[in-house]
Amino acid sequence: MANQRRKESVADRVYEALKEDIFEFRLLPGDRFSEGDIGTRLHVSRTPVREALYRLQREGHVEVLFRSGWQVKPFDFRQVEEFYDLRITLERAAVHKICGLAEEPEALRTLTALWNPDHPSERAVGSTVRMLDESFHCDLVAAAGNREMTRIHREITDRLRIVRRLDFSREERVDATYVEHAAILEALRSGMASEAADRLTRHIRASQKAVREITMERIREAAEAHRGGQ
Amino acid sequence: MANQRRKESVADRVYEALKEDIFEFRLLPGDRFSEGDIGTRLHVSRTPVREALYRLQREGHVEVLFRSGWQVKPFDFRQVEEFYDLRITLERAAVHKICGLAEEPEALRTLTALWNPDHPSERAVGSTVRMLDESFHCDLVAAAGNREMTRIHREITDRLRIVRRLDFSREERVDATYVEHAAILEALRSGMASEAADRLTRHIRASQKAVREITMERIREAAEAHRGGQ
DNA sequence: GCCATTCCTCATGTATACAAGTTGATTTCG
DNA sequence: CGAAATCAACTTGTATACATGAGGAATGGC
Repeated sequence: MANQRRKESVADRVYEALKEDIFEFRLLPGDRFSEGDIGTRLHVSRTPVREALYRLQREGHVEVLFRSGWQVKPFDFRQVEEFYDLRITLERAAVHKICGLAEEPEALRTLTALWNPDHPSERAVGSTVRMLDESFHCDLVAAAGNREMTRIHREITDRLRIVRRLDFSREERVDATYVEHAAILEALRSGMASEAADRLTRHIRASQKAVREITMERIREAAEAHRGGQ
Repeated sequence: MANQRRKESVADRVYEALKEDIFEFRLLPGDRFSEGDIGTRLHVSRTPVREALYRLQREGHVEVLFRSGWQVKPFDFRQVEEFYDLRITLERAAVHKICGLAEEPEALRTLTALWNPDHPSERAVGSTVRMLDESFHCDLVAAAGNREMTRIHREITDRLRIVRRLDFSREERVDATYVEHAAILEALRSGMASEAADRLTRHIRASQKAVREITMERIREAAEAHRGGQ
């Protein structure tokens, strides 16, 4: 077989590095850079850099200016709203699909154990909860069994990660996340599709509302704080 | 401004050519080829060919075998089913969104005029109706106003184009398409969201069912017929 | 002093050269 | 004759060289 696991290519390495630069605020929205810069910094030629950049472009993280360099895609608040709406659409569909399944997916039991609000041992700081929350929603969609839906949802999750990290900066959202996830799972496992879908919608809308109040200024502040914290 | 309309690049040309090769059955699912072949045939170097191929790869049309050439992605019937389910999810969401809008989108009136079953002057052969049907569904989603949802739906439409061309091979599906589109629009413009959504679902499911009955053998037949017809 | 023009630098787009791995036919040994 | 080892042709992955356009600094005209 040809397509077994080949070792990670240089282009993959560059892709991961650039993605992390963006997510860790080392590259801010609007920042401009050239292929040569990246290549020099990572000690690779332009070829794999270009490949990585085109991948990031298709995923919406960067854009190329004809013969004038690249830039991290500036924030588009309308687009963020649209991603949230799309998330709601997909996750509601997943909930209804799951309730229509012949038997309860294994994943639901796993999630229920994890998101028990009476079991606070796992309750951690914001950054951890953010990742767990991401997994919760992705696992939920995955449990519906449609791989393409799961893939699209994953893409959207990637795009929203930057703004969502600002959502879990307050403790009350962390607490609320546990309560809301538990309630969603309870309704879901009881077969109450509409109830679960509505709870899920409200849960996501709360996050959307928090993000909506974020301004560009707050993003820059967060980046500065993050940089200082290192 | 840098990003105004630049002339079509070589990579774009290669991308379009390859996409057409796939859609016109000049390249069949499972066919293998190399970057060098394409470059020689189109009189360009490997660089833009690679760029085009990576684009097609991300869109799911081809896949690369490590140091062993490329191949047109073989048909995955489960994936086709999943795309249809996703289409239904997105278009149902669009219908509900449209009914919740403050005022009726301009596009609805245009569509109603086009899909009047009593106005058969525009009723053309299968290939034309297929394109018109594609536009109908894309325009419907676009009318909901969520650009990201529209983009995703467009991607799915691209992926399903190959199998859908076999759906309109029979006259009865052409007739049904006019009747069903008209009915969907009527319900939609009356604000009956659930009614419109259900009609739309049944309409898409009919297409899905037709495609489900297609076997690989039928696809090869169609390709052969198409080649002979040229 | 100010504005238009020129030109030089640097950006991406494309072609080509080289490195490393896969494949399959050929050869060689039992 | 059969099976394992070998090797040659071909593939993608990466680096580099060249072509072309964008943008700003320097310059010259007024």
